[in-house]
Amino acid sequence: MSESDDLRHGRGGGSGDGELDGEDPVAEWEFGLPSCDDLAPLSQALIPPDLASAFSIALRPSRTAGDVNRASRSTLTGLRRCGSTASSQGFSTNDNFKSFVDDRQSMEVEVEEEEKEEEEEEEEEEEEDGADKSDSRKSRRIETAEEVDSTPRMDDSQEDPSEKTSKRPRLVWTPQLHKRFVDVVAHLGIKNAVPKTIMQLMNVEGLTRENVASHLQKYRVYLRRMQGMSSEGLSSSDQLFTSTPVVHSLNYVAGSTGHGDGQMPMPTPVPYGAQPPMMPMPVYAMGHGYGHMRMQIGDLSGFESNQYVTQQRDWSSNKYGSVASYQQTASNEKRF
DNA sequence: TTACAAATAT
DNA sequence: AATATTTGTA
Repeated sequence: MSESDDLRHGRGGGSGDGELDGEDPVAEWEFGLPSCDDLAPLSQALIPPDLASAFSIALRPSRTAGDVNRASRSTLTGLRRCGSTASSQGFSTNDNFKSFVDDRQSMEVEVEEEEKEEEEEEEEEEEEDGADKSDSRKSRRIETAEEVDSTPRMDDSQEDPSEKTSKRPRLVWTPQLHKRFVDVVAHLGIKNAVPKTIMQLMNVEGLTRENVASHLQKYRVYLRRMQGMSSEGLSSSDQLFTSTPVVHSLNYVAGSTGHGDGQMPMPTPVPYGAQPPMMPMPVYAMGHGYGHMRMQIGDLSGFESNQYVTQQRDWSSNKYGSVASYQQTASNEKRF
């Protein structure tokens, strides 16, 4: 079956030769539209500074025309290939998810290079001093096999005899990606947190439903563990008297060198069902033990109202080995 | 037939 | 361990 025949467009336009019959429809379209001078400058803030401050709204610095152009360009290139995905598929899901949807930014997916050779040994820590080649890694991003074919790089990787046989590289769930995942899952009730929906809301190019399903499975296992953990050793009656409402908001404090024998795979819990007051989700780091390569994803700073987000990690300049401790959430329990 | 979740497989 | 793929259901 065809998993995705979509996402396949010829070229992004450009050479639109001869189809028109000497007409000039463009002029017609433009008739009546406001001229550039009639429009408010894009750099102008929509909310007066004083009003903004009164409501504690963080005002982003106004953009310059250059910024706008750049953003516009990147948007277009992003849309060029996946002309659909979440953006054009109206969500029937009733939610006030606008902050997610409209604050999205093109995020690309990181991928593992290859698995040609299995390496058995794991490197503990490798520090590379001297010149940093932070982002010169050999990872590639998956571009829906389309970008790929437009740039035939069938070097040594693997032949794609029919270009259709190309298998996607393994997806790497970077902290950024995971954060997005958790944010989405948290904002959907558990009822709605199903692969497809999650995938759509994450709006990450190239991310498949299978990718999400797999991650979700793991994530659920993780949540289940956490739940069990809090009640372990206590009889049900004991739990009734537990002073701390054994909620499953979690604090994650990673031991640095010690490699906590226990496992703390996904330190990014977040109980479901954020309610109105909607506290910020403590969405954070991954406790991976990668001795591998990794890098950043396109930007992605605030998925939701940045306002609450007090901590933000600068992963690009972070050492992978050490994990920091993170805050917790104060939100309510899950709601069914 | 699709999408999900769980079970396997790599 | 982390992802992918298969399998069984709804």
